[in-house]
This record gives sequence, structure tokens and C-alpha cells, in this order.
Amino acid sequence: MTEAVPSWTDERVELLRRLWDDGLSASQIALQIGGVSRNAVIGKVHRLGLSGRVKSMGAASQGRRREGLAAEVEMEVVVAEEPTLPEPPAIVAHRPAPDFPLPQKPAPEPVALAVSERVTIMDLRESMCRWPMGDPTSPDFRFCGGRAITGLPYCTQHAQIAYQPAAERKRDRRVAGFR
DNA sequence: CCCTGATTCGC
DNA sequence: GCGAATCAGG
Repeated sequence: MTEAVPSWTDERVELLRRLWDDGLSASQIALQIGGVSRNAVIGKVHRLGLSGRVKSMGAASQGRRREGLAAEVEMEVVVAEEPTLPEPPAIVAHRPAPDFPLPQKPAPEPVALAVSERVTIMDLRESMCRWPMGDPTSPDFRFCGGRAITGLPYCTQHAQIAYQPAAERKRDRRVAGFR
């Protein structure tokens, strides 16, 4: 049952090429592809002769993490409870609720979008909404694919869901005269 | 110390 | 061919 992580299959290589071309760092790519270390990614990149793209490090490296921990790529390997194991073969699970029936903010408008531009991970680009739609383990799995807000991984609609303002305290005042 | 890619080299 | 270890650098 232990599906030895498929090494560099055509699909994985293709994905690697696309992500590298998109300017993602080796570590980011490694996380997204799953089952490989950033070194593996770099090694492959070199063997493929892809290195030396637009080296715009520095800005991207030191200033990372500004996107808010809520998002990142929703593909997160979750197989073991290990603190930080870098080689999780199993697959996906995502943070934000899938198609959800999230209470509270009912989004200002139904918005006639969505269904039309779903894309597979292969067609997902950096500028596209990475909101997961459907079962990640199903071949039908898609991402929203809408125009992502610059700097964020989601389109306006999904960003609202992903980044909900801190739940507003409704009623939780302690008994007066105490603290 | 965080991160980045580049290179080496045993497997 | 692969990738951990290492190197060089921001």
C-alpha cells in the first residue's frame, strides 16, 4: 500500500517546469509537488537544464510570508502527524473549506462566475485563484482559476471566504467586576 | 537565522 | 538519474 512516491513522472516534470517557470522557489515547488525535497527539485531542474531563469531572489526570499498564513497553496500533505516530515507520500487536504456552506458572511453577491473557469492544477497559474473545488482525491478536482487578487492566492469572492475578519465577539462578556 | 539556487558526489 | 550534503550568497 505504500505507494512509493512516483519519482519524476512526465506529469510531475511538467508540473515542475510550469511552477519553476512561474517563478516559484524550489522549496515552494517541492511542497506543492509533494514527496520531494527542495534539493531534489533543484537537482531535477538542473538536469532538465532549466536553471538560470529570472533570478529575482532577495525580494522573494527575505520578504516571504506576507501572503498571510491562511492561504499559501492549499495542497498540504497530511499523512503523518510528524512535526515537519519532508517526505509525505500520501495526498492532499486543504485548509479552507471546499465548496463549503460557510455561515456568517453570505458574500455580497451570488456573482455569476465560478463554474466557468475552473482549472486543473496543471493549468493553474500564479495569477489564478487557487481556491479548491471538489474532492482533492478525485480526478474532477479543480481550482477556481479566476483572476486572483494581486498578492493573494484567491479571487475576490474566495478571498472573502478565506480571509474573514476575526470572528466578531458576540456575547462573551464576563460577569462584571472581575478580571 | 531566515531564505535562495548551485554544485558535488555517493548511490 | 537521483538527491543529501554542501557550498555560496542575499
